[in-house]
Amino acid sequence: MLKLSKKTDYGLMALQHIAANQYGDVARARVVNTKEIAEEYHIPLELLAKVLQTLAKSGLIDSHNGPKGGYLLGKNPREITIAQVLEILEGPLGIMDCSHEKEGDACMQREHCNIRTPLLKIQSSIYQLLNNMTLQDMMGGTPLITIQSVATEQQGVER
Amino acid sequence: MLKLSKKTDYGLMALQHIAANQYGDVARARVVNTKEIAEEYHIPLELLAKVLQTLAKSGLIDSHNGPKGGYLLGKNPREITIAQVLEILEGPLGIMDCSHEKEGDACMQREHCNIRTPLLKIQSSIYQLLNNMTLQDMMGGTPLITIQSVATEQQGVER
DNA sequence: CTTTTATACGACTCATTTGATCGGAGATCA
DNA sequence: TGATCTCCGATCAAATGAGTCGTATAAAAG
Repeated sequence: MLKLSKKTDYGLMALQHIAANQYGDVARARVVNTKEIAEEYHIPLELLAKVLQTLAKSGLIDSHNGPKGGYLLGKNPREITIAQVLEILEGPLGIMDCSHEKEGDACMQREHCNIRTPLLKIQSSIYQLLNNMTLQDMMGGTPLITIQSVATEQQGVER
Repeated sequence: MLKLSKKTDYGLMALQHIAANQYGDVARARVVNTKEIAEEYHIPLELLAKVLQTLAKSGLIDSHNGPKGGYLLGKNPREITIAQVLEILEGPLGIMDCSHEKEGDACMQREHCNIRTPLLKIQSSIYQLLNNMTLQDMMGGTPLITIQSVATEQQGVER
């Protein structure tokens, strides 16, 4: 079914959310934390945390520790592609096992394999597809989101 | 990693093999059985059998019972697409859980989901890609499709 | 400087999917 | 008719992914 994992789903949602708060309205740019995202999208907190940590380690986002901490984008949304996120969270893209095989460790079927070449072409096309859509594209016409519960209590403390 | 399952791998190999023996050299067209394919490509016999059964039930291939039995293509190789095989063996294509959701049973994230629309576009493109490559293409020297990017339309709209 | 609050990090458990296997039923050819 | 070969359905085991728990570390507030 070619389904992408929850990690990727959550990661993309989080990135979109962070980007929207950071670039959506420059006047109100702010740091968002894990808890806020988890509650907004009903994602298990600890799992989301793990995803964000992975993204932070890769440099896609920057983490800020302590109270008032959270995450900010490490790159311009225009430079972050879906393919990047996918590879960071799920490993290198490959529609078959032998996608990234070296010449030596081939699979059993390799010698008579009749589908490798055409499938590699498809894989290449899919990659190209994912690599052409950026976080910026995903933000598109998205209006700035209002966060009722969390925002109100933070707004009070903010200034 | 968007990897497709062994079932699909095996299924595609088998279909290619059947097609090659049936249409490759018309003078020597012949029925091939499960065992032959399994040995040729080093695939577990019983697993391959199950895959072929599924394909047969869907009408993609015709099964012939008894001694000298085996499988023949039920359609012209030109009419069999990778997308078909994939959907038969792995279920409907969908890169996210909410791909085929009805309006009612939405996921928790749905109400505030910010990535559904762009991902649906990508999914559509992938489907188109898989649906444009036929078994015929995989057999012969027929060159492949080129793919148009989903993001193009959105890339134009730079803020 | 101490306390409080938030993120960072690693190890672990549980569930789902996938891969693989077994025994039986039906059909064909000698 | 009978023996063989095939398809067929149900079942079992392994691998992957989803989600959880507990502790450590860092920064802000008092």
